[in-house]
Parts: sequence; structure tokens; C-alpha cells
Amino acid sequence: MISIREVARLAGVSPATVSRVMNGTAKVDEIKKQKVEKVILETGFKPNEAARTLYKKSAHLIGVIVPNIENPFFNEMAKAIENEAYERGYRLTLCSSNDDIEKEKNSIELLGRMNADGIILLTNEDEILEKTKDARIPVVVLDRTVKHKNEVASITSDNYEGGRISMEHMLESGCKNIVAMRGPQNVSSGRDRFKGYLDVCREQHIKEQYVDCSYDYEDGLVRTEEILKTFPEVDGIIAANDMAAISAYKVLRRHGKRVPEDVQLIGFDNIIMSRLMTPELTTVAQPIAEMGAKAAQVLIDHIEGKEVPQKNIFEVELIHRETTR
Amino acid sequence: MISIREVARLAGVSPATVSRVMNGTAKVDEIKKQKVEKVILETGFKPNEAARTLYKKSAHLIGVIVPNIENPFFNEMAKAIENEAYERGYRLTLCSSNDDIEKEKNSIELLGRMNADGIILLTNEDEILEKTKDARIPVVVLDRTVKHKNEVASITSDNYEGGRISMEHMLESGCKNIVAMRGPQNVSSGRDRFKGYLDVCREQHIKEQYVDCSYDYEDGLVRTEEILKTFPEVDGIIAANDMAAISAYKVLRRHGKRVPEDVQLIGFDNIIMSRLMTPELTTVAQPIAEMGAKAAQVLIDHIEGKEVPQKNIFEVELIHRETTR
DNA sequence: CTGAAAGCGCTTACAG
DNA sequence: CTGAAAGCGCTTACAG
Repeated sequence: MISIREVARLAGVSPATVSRVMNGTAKVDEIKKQKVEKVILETGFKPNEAARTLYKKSAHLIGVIVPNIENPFFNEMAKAIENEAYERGYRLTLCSSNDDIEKEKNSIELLGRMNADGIILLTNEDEILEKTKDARIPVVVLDRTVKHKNEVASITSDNYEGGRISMEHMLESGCKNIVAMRGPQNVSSGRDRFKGYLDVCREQHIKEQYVDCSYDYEDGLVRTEEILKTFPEVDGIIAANDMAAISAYKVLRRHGKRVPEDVQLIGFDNIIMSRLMTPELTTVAQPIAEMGAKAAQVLIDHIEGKEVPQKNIFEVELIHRETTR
Repeated sequence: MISIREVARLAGVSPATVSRVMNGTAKVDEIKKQKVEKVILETGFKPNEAARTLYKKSAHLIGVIVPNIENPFFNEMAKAIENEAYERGYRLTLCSSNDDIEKEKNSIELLGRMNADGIILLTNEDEILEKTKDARIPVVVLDRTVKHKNEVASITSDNYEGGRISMEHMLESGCKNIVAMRGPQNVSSGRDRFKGYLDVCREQHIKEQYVDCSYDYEDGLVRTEEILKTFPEVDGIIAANDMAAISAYKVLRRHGKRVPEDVQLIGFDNIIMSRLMTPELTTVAQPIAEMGAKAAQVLIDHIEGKEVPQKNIFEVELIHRETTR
């Protein structure tokens, strides 16, 4: 690999001048500038990022930490973050624990060693929070609210409103016997969605009916069985998220229930799969792409010294498709 | 951030000794060693990777280049690669073009600047091949055969056999009027699968029937409509891959066809979604996780100077689920 | 076994 | 506008 020194020699200037031409950091005599540019083109010279990083203490790198990259929701988020970060000249490294907290901690440590500029956290683990805290890197949290003061900002959607919308829609669709899956209560999305559901119940004097459920496919299977056993008269299921709704559909079909004729079904998130499945899933959409982009924007703005809003809440929207009337 | 020099000072040794303790690259007096380790622990010192990379000209970094990360197949592959690479102490950066060839080329250039150690290519673009060639980084190709001599090795599954298996299974399942989707003919997987199908047709004196189809969901929708129009008597569809099968199922249902009663359906790949959907998809499985792991192994072995097998072909397997009898 | 020194390839005060 | 010099934080011959 050719170095800046070599380029300088070929162009008859100093390395400093080559650097200035490359980065546009100072005025350079037009003749010399063109000469340097010519040499760079001819030699295919590419500056060594490690050297730059070493000097600047910034790798133009953002770490994204997700609980589980197999989950399409996180996957789509990561994609959105990546797009925005790329536009702004930052790269991404994705750290997924897959229930392996050690790996996740390692990743954060590595992020520090690699001179990462910031972290976007989609995880709720307190251990991870600790780690990010002493990594001394700015953190933006996505899909949950701020917990610690080292966290610069949070990006969420209006999960409470989403919870209300899904219940209201089930009611409007004529369900008489609705059962909700209560999502994980250790994350704000789970709590807020459920609270929205609950408030509608109270306002309409409907008795709440729910089972607990995580956001995973496997658990969705188990919990739907539980619903069918506990509430055999159920005619509407509010799933914890789209993934659980996909499980619910499968279990309903296995039990010979037609959707939406016998049981109506609504998800949450609007992951891509919700549209690919047949029947297409009615769901409450979070603007996943916009949220991811916003997270990247806010983090990078902060890295670059700008003021950023601490709270960023996105609106949700009912996507009426085929699993409800 | 504290540096190695500071650690050395606190431990009363030279930076060289600290380095030797950290890396275990030379014998160090036990007393000093313990002292250094103590200081490292207390200070939370983490070596700066940029400095290391600069000296070693290796970032322990592998680039994975996929045509489109939205495609679950590539996604699952990347996941598998990441797991294996992580075990071996390498990180990954994912480069996805999303039809943006400029972005992809930029990514490869960046890979070079970042002192990446190797590249795993899942793409077939000739322009990309050129770029990787002059990046002078070892390349392993996944899911297609070697084209250029700068490519160290290839990892594929037995697509030809898979093509045969799917056709044979449709026949055994009693289909009388089978239509195949011919996958993209510019990639070896598409060509080989189709050839397998074709050979079974010839051996059994069956007239071949097919439409062209890409590996995408959207195209799958269009092509299935085409099948239904051109071959209204169809009772078996061999999809180009699982994604196209998911589309096919949707279109079949829209036309009131029952699966598998009226039309049987088989996919290819065994992506996770094929099991999540309802009905669960019969498919020909490629061992995605093993293939990804192998790609990482072979590449890293090569980076580390070992001899590696040039051709690595994995067996495929029929996964009989609910869309065929 | 160990330290001083050189060097990896950049960038940026500093002096002119 | 421009170059010589110092420095970013490591690692590894080299000499002892």
C-alpha cells in the first residue's frame, strides 16, 4: 500500500500539503493541488484510516447494540440507522448479544478500543448500561426511554397511543371478547402499550383480559395456546408485537379458527413480515425507518457538538389489513 | 483514555514490557507481570486498536458484501459468518448495496483503507469483482462459484441436487402439472437448480414448464400471476427460493387456490421465515449456518497462512412441511 | 528478561 | 501558501 509520503514525493510537495489537499483543510496553491490530485488518481492512493483514527481519536464509527439481531424489528432498525449514518460518513458495527451478555460486554469494550464515536442502544440490560457508562461514549437509546444521565437522548414511538389504537380498533371491528398479550414489563414499550389498552378498557367499562408474553415467536406460540385454554370464547387477540401475532395466527389455524371470521388479530410494529404473510397482518405501525434515521441523526449531531432534543417521540398509525374486519 | 505509557509508569516498567504482558509475546518476570496486570485492572486500561492496526496492518476485520441485506437469506448468512468470526477474534462489517453499486464500491474502498484482512462476497456483480481485485485483499465467495483467480475459495451448496430433489418430491407428491420458477441465470445457484429440475424432466420424459423469476418477493408475486395465467391447470409450483414461495402462496390464496390441496408448493433455502409462515413451507434446505461458518473459517485460515480447500460444497436436504402432501 | 528507540501513516500547530 | 517537526499509542527488532 502506497503512503502519503510517497504521494508527496511523486508530486514534489510535502506530506502536509497532500493531507491538506485530501481534506480541504487549508488553501493550497492551485498548481500543486492539481499535481497532487493527479498523483492520487494515478497511484490509487487511499489514506490509512488507522493512522487517521489514531491521531483524531475518532473512527467515525457508531456501535449499535441490540438484544437479538434475529428479531426482524431490530434488524430493520439497524438497517435504517446504517443508511443514515452512511450518509453522514459514519460506519456501523452491530453488536448482538443473543442472550450472551458476556459477548455484549466484550463488544462494548471493543467499541471503546476502536475509538467509536457513539453508541445506539436498543437494549434494556442494566449490566450493559453500566458498561456503556464507563466506556465514556455518548449513548442514544432507541425504543425505550432514558434511564441514566449519560444517555444523550431517546427515540421512541407513542406506544401508549398505540396500545389505545389497537384496543379501539378491535372494538370497532366488533370484537366482544378481546384478550391482550401483555408485553414484557421491564421495557417501556411493553408497559406503555399495555397501559393504553388498560385505559381504553376502563373508559369503556370493559373487563381487562390478558396473558403475559415476550416479544418472541416461540413464546407467542405458548401464550396463544394459553389464551385459547383460558379464554375459549376469545374473538379478538391483541398481540404483544407482530412476531407474537405471527405465532398467534399459526396457533389459531391449528385450532381450526378462521382469521378474521372467528378470531380477529392485530399486531404491533409493522415489520416487513407483517405484509408478506398471508393473510396480511393488521397492525399498529411504528415508523421504524424514521426512528432509526432519527437515532443516527441525533447521535451524530451530538457527536459533532450540536444541541439535540432529549425526547423524540414518533406517532403510530393503524395499518388495517386482513386479520381484522 | 489512559495509555500504555501511563500503565508502564504506574507499574514501574517500560511500555514494551506492558505490551509483552498484554499480548503474551515474550517471557516476562513473574513479579513484574503481576504488577502490570494489577495496574491494568485498576486503571481499566484498554489498548487502542487504531495504534495496533497501524503497526500490524491488520484490523482483524472482515468485510461481508451482500447484494441486499433485506433479503433474509443473506441476513442469516451474515449472522452465521459473524458468529464464527467472533469466535476467532475477528469483527465484521457488512456492506449492502441495495442496488446502489456506488455505495458498494465505496464500501470496498473503505475496507481497504481500514486495513481489513479479508472479504466474503455474496454478490455477483462484475464491477464489485473488479474492485475487490485491486483492493488486494483475499476474497472468499459464498453461494456462488469462483470466477477470478484472486478468489481464494468458494462455499456453495449442491444446488443441482437441490433442483432434482424438489422436482422429484413434487412428482412423488402426486403433482401432474408442475411449473418451475427459473431463478436468475446470471448466478450459479439459479442455473444449477434449474439444471437439476431439467434433468429430472428429461429422465422422466416430462415436458418442462417454467417462467423466469428473480429471488425477490415482489417479482415472485408477478411471476406467480404469470404462472396462473399461462398454466391454469398447474397443481405444483417449484419456487425459485423461499421468498418467491412466500409470494406464490399469497397469490394462490388470492385466486382461491388451496395449498396443498389444489396446488402444492416447494421453496428453496429454508430461511427462518419458511417455518414461521402458516402453512409451514416445504423446502429444500441449504445449511445456511454451516455455510456461513465455513466461509469465515476458510477465509480466516487463509489469512493466517493455512492451506484451505478451494471448493466447499454442502449437501442439501428436503424439509417436508405443510405445503406439499 | 528488559528498555530505548524506531516506526506504523497520518494530521496539525508552528514558524516562516 | 508551505514544510519540518512532533505526536497520536501501540509493537518489535535490537542491544544488553
